[in-house]
Amino acid sequence: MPELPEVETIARGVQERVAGDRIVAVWLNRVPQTWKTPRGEQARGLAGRGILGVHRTGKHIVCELGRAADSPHKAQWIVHLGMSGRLLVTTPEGEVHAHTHARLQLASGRELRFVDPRRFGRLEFRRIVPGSGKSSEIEFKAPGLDPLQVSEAEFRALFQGRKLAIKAALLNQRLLAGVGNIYADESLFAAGIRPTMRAGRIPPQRLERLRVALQGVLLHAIELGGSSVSDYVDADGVKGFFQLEHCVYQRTGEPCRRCGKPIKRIELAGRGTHYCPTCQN
DNA sequence: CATTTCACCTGGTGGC
DNA sequence: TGCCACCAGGTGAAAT
Repeated sequence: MPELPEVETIARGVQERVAGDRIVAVWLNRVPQTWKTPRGEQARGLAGRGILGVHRTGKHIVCELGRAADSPHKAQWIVHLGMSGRLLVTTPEGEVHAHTHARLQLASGRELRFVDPRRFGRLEFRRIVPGSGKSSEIEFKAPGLDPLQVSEAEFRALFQGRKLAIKAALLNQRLLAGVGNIYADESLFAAGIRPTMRAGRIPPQRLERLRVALQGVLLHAIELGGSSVSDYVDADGVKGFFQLEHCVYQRTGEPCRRCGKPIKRIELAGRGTHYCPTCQN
């Protein structure tokens, strides 16, 4: 499940390999739900543009694109990986995986490919028109705050008065952009907070502990190239190693690394939720 | 409005 | 060994 650390790792890898390159040909698969911007518009918009840079916002990868021969405006290609999406930089001869939905042929001879078996990923194209009021022509930014940048006061304000479980709040992308199931569970363990606790009832001191824990977990995971559960790989097809550091996620029944008691699993907000009944209260 | 539930997908898993 | 029901979970729409 690509979350902030996995998306950050992929965005950095793609940035290193394709920044300064140019899109010379575009091939897009015919899977309608993939295209947040209509497929034809996307294909025409991408062709011929230079790639200025690649970065992450929330769980989205944004490719910044230069002007095209037939367009005076810069543009963006926005990739959301969903559950099983991959963004790969390959050679043209590289084996084309099943469920490859986009192939961008680059001037350097490489290809940028989007592969997504479960089809929860989405691709969007925007022309950036200065002064435009149209949301489709304004630079894309994930709606929530960046967990790595959020201040103590902002973090507290996010959860003020909220009745839902803290884990559900952490997963809400309109509050914090980039936290998914793995890092919600891991950061709540690191902060010693029960996932079911109502967000608005957590005292400021404990919320601050959660903010620091969340940032620590995310930064550590980025250092290790993300968590490879199921089939996650980075832009080169290389796995991450943070899954070896997981304390609770998918460790149901296994001994807590801190107290030795078995990790418990419940369902919360429609998702598998893992915690230590003694270390998290 | 705030919150909860559910559909969308396919590959991997586990039971028989 | 093979078959198949079931589950994982990010997101947005629908329901409450």
